[in-house]
Amino acid sequence: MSFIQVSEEENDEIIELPCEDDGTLLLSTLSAQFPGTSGLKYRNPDSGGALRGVRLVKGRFYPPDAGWGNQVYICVFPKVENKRKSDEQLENSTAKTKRMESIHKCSDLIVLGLPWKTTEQDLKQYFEAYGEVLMAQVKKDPKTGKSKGFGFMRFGNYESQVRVLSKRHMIDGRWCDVKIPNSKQDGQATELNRKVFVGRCTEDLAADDLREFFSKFGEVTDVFIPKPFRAFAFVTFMDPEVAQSLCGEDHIIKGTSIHVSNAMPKNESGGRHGRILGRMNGPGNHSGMGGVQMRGFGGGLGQNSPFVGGQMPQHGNMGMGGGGMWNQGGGGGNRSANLSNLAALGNSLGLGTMGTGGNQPGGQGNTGGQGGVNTIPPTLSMDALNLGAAIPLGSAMVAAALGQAGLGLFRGNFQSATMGQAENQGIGNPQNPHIPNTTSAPSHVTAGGGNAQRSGFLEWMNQTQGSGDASNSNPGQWPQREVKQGFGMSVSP
DNA sequence: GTTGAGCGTT
Repeated sequence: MSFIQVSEEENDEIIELPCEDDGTLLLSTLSAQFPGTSGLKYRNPDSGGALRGVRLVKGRFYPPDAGWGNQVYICVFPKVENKRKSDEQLENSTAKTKRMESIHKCSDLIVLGLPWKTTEQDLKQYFEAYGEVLMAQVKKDPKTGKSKGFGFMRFGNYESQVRVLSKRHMIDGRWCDVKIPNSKQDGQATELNRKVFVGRCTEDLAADDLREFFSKFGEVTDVFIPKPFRAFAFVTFMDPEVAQSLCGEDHIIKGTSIHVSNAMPKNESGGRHGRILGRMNGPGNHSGMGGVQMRGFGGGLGQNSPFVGGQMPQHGNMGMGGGGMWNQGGGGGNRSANLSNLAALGNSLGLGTMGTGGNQPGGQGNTGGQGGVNTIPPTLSMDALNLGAAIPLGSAMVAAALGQAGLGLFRGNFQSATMGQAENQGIGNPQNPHIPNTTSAPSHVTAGGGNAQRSGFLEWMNQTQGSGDASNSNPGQWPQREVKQGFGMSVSP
């Protein structure tokens, strides 16, 4: 096994990090020793000692053409940090610092899953790699004095807290989760500020791609791509200002134009987007929704639509939050998933109601998020819902729909307006989520105009359905629970 | 002497 010499800053202490078998260095290996690192650079002797960056793709650093060599690689940290440091030094203006303080508030953190043997000293020592630790305690049985397997700790600075919250931790041989305790759930507002909604994602955009791309702007602490794929993602930054600065922007990642906008609170049936949409859909909208992130498609999916509920039940608080684009509770009824989907497709093509009862009253609508979950028979898994079969049928159905609708119908609707988050979230197609962005909804439902972003229908037609599930791999070989991090959120963060 | 999702004897 070969090692690479790395130091945090030039002429700093050197730590040797092991390469993988293929000669790459894992970002995770690097950040284990240098928390918060986003890249690597080195002095290139061939160009008079100019700094060169190291290629980073999907969490792996690739060696320069000449190999890693014996040179020392230097960590690169996101500019936010430097910016913040200089902020702290230069700036004492009250208003801004006050605001920053309110956003950057530390709280006690609970550490779950500690080994029985871990002491408070161990705990403190572990987290000191991330910053000053003001307090660390392991909860013990008062009688026996034995650890209960969890504890609390507190950082002196918020960056450390955010960094620690964003990952799982190997402490004394066990993967542990660090969370904000239930008793102090006040950090949600700040969470929101740090999180952005990334719309118009395509399925080939992996979490790593997003992380890598957005790391350019600042440290990314979390990337969440809802599964099943729904054409959007959430990216959380360490610095809320970075997050906010990106809102409203369009970017191109791997050839895909994505749109960044504000994330919005979850589990609120009256979110701002929702209200707007509610109006847009108009009274009499049979969607029956509270309006959150819904797009009435003018016709319902059945409750059996695979995306009603979907896999949600396994994640307690993952409620669809009304954001389930297929929670179009208005009618539908218990039909086969395929039929429902076909109807949805037809509707999304502007064909009008296709006879799945979309105009029937009924369905209570999923305003709270539990509706979708509860209305689905517990025995119906995704498989039972024939989702797997439904996906390959997608193109066939589109073709069929095309035959009925004619291309003419498409043209107008292809003009996918620049959509706000709500719309992006509301539109979706179970067969293939690319449809929503291209076919969109009937134009009268579409919100304020915008540029046509792309017409990826042919692109979509040619696509194969890969179900690569690169994320969520449990890095540990310990038989512990699966990684659940990141599931605390649902459609909206 | 065991355990493994949770939420803090101040």
